[in-house]
Amino acid sequence: MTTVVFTEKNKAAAQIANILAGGNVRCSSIGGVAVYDLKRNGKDWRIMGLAGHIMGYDYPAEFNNWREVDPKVLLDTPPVKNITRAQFGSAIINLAKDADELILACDFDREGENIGFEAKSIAEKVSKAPVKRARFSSLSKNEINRAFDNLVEPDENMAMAAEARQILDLKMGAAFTRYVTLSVRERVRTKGVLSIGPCQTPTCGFVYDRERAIRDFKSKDFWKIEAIFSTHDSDFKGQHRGGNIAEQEKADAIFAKIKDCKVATIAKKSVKETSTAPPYPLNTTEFLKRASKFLGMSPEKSLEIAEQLYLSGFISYPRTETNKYADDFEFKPILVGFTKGEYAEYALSILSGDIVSKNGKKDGHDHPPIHPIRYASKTDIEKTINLSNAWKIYDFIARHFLANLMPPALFEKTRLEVAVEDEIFDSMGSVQKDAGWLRVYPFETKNDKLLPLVDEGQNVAVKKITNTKSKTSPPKKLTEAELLTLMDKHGIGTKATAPSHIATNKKRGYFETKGKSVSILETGFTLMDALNNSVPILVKPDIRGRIEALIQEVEDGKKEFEASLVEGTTLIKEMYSQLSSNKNELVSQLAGTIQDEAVAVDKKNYIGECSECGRALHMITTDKGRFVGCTGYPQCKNSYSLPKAGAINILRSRKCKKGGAAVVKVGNKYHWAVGIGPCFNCEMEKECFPPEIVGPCPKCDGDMFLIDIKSKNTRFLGCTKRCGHSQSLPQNGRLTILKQVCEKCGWRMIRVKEQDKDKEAREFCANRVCAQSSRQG
DNA sequence: GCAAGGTC
Repeated sequence: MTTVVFTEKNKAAAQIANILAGGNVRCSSIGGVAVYDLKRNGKDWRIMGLAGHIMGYDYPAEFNNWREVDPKVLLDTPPVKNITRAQFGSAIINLAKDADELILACDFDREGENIGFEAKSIAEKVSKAPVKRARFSSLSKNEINRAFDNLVEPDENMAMAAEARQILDLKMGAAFTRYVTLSVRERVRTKGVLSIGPCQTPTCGFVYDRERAIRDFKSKDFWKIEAIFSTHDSDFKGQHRGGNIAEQEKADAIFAKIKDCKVATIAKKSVKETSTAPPYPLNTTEFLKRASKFLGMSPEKSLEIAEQLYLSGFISYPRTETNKYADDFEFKPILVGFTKGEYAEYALSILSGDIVSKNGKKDGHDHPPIHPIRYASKTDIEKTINLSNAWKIYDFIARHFLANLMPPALFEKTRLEVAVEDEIFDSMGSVQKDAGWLRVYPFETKNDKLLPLVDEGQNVAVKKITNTKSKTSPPKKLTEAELLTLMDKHGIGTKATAPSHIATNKKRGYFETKGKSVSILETGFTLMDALNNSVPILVKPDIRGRIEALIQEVEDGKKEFEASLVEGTTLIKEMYSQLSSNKNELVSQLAGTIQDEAVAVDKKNYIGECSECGRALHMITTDKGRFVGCTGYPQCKNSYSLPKAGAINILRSRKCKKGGAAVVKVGNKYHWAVGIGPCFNCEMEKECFPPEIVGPCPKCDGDMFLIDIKSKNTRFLGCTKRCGHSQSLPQNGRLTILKQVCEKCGWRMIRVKEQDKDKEAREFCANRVCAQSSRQG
């Protein structure tokens, strides 16, 4: 007879097995699932890792037809739970048969408890063995031994709380998504799904709120009085204490009083040393925020790379809430590894004193903060991980780890109060005295702002005083980092799922990210607007909060599981009836937008007619690249490749004389015929793109035309008959050949506009000989 | 084809 242990994931199973056995572990496989065998206290133990949830809720098959089942029916239909990872189910049965004790050892949180209960429910089909729970807050040796020496009862309330969340999330998501999607399809032909969910919708709501603030913004005028003071060694700026002055009369009055003053006095000077502490250790949310802010990477991508770095043993587990190191955390072995390569000087300086971490206050009792496990060079990372930016992420994590252990950065901040008569101006200066942790952290640099050396009571010259009118500016677009902060603050999603909610919204076409900022798309804006008018609670974080509060009561034993389902369902039904009573407005708003967007996208990507079936060809862009495909897919599989790099511009007025489907311009570089290839490889290039003739060749019966070799940064006029005659052209500025011809020689006129904004564009005859003679004459 | 939560 054996003790059987279930952990949340394979990695944890392996580690726990090692700790419990003291090293003597045998690994085998049951239907592809790893099992670790060992002896503990003279008994056989078998430890198996699950893969997170291995069961999931869904509606029975007869409710799967969207057209036949009224979405409203889903609200009164209980979803059923199935095994979604069959091989894990079989392995559990296989182990449980011979067990005389079962131990659940998943992560110590609500979902972990629930995952344990999934294994328990499967095991209990074949086993009557008692089920215990090992509760540990880290995978350290002491903690694991303590947990397994002090087994407790599984917490059914905790597991059922997660169960209620799953059911309510699915009910709401499925009913609302089907209802909105089907309602819109009554009016407009679209294959797209308009999804709604308790996390994705409030996430989009944050972006919508910001967009509303931007669209509703009314700019106001204000006036700002600034002065430039000057001492014998340098000038410095000051701003009037009144700041941004809303009333023009007030600003004018102050300005009139002092505008002719030539001397000011340093009324007060204060110098303060300030320090900026290093950042806290990284938990998942902070990691994702900083990766977006510093590296411009999407949370989804960052987490994917972190996962790979973790699996390859470069960094610790990337999904953690904790931003403080445990008291017995061993920094030294890691730091010693970092004493080579580009981090050496920082690691050595940390090792030369006491190692002190600047800890945060969050402790999820799960995993340590994200930190490098071992030193790696750029080549090490690139050899192991086939994802671009993997090095950037590793380097950032390594630098953050080191920065956290380094001393604060010290600054000297100087504040001057400068009196012009009795009006006070403020000047601030800041000088970095000791870079501290900033040395290893190039992502946050602070520039010095220097003030000249002056003393209190000293006079300085007033060089200039200005009174300028400005306008208040609208709020900026939300950045992805700010969005993550809002989600975290309002409990939308978890450390592991926040990126996926952002990705869902992008996939649905609700918003997009441009660089670091998030922009709402019309479909997203209209959907949020319509929901905001009918079921406002959906667009706000409140909906998640309401469900969370319900299930927390289940976890605390204050509410029965069934009662929470009834209450939750009632809440969802209320929202559903609000939504359906506003169906007409909702559909007209959405249908219009979707039609507009579909037409716009179609037009933008239209390439031409398909030679196989006559339908439209269009350009398709995916994560993997871009190509031209037929809108008749999958019936018609006609497709063509496109060049991988360079912006594509479809040239609608051009026709390929060799029969290519269309001609596109690739960047500013060359032309490409769809289905044929680059035009510069084609013998008919001259026919499709006839040279721009500017005039007859003075040496033969050919014509002079523009030759522009962008790669060599040179341009000149050459002869179509290649007689060897050429003429030079100005090399700088944008050159356009005009329609007009020169009155004197009949050659075409050209215009040259130089980059310098102050310079006017020049127009002259393309014929250098003619242009020169006219300038002399 | 719907959600969100784990993890590979």
